[in-house]
Amino acid sequence: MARKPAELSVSRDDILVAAADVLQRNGYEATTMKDIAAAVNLTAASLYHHFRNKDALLLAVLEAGIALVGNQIEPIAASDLPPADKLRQMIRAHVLGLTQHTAIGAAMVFEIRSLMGLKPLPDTASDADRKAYADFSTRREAFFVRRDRFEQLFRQVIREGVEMGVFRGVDVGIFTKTMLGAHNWVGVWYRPMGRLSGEEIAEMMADSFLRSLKPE
Amino acid sequence: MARKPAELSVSRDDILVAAADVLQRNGYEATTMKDIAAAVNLTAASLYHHFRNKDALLLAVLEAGIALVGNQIEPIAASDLPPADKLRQMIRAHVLGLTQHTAIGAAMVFEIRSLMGLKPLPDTASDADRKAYADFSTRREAFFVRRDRFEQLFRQVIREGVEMGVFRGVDVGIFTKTMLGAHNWVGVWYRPMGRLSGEEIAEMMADSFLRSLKPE
DNA sequence: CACATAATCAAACGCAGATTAGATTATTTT
DNA sequence: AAAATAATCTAATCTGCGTTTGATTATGTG
Repeated sequence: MARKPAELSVSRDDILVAAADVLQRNGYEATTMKDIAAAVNLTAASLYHHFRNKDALLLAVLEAGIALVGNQIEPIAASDLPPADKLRQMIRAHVLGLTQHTAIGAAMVFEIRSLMGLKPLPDTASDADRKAYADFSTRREAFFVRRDRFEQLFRQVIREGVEMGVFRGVDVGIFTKTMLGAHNWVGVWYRPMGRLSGEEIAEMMADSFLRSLKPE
Repeated sequence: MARKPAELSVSRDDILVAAADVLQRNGYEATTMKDIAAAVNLTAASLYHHFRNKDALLLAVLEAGIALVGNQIEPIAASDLPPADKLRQMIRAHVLGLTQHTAIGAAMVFEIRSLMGLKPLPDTASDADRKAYADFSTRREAFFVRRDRFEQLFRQVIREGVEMGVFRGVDVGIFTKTMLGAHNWVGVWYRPMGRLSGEEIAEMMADSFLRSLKPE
């Protein structure tokens, strides 16, 4: 019928949080706009006031995700700590972040593929549509770039440590992928009420990988 | 129009392989029966001669996946090798298997969630439908059981090694999840034509985790 | 050979989901 | 307080997909 009073109206951010949550359970394609809307007590139609379409909503969720982990890791990577300490802190921050925001973590793992298959826009597209499409493509690219940069940060510390001789001579690429795979998986199995806290888990994982890097 | 000559007709297995491939690229929900059919030069309707419905097809892909890795790992786990050797071989077999069958590996990682949300069958279901549904549920359960057993195998070796003092005192649950996360992720990034072979990657990963387990 | 069975296709059904249109009311700005 | 803008709803549109039906032809078997 009408608009709700201000304190009850939902923000873009409310929607993002709720959407991540629904996505975690059902996955992008199986999630309907109605599902997301219901999670914030709106109708599907109302979501289009906040996001251009379903893809834009997904992109926004993923942007929030990469910002979350990126903002944690980047300062550490930029510091002048010795490689071992730096890597330890990066691992802890990454894993801890994923345990604190499992929904977003899961989205980053499972839904990126949904962003990849970019459907071509139809010939009947209006100028406004074309502009929106170009915009979307740009932001999408930027997302992938930032994601690659994120991986580079880990790669970089490891390379440094190897070159300085404080880490053993691992294959940097493989070791990085191994670590990041283990991290990402945390978002899949971690449960907030489980036996161990996020801190404990992060600590153990950091410990495992640093031991693995110790020179003979 | 008609049936094709025998040598050109597709088998259930052909469909499974093709389906895993399409699934890897698009994910279950985004994959249409038409997509899968096209991959084996059939029409969507023809697939229903081989599989009751889309869910059954997914389940069949996942069953093939768990059989693939299970059949490799189980004999090793059942052998009486000392823990360190046993674990090394298990890791190598698992990782190597995933590099050799990336499509199935990816399905095991990404599509299991699609199996979880089991929609209730409508009240209008025929007896045949009900039987099929019960059948499906049973097989689905069996799949999950076998998958859990698979994880237990890794957990078991690690526990043994810790108890015997040949591994350091890690938290068995966390270490297992860490390892399996790293393994699963291989199916995401591995490319057959890449810099390193599956064997080399498997070897390096096994080495990393075994080093990490070395007692002080 | 005749009959059953296996494998395929074209066409159509039904439905669910993304998106749009248009109306209505709250809030903010001028 | 009038005008602009923001947030929401209901109702409709449109498209695509899973699935069913029924016909058609190949293959195997008695």
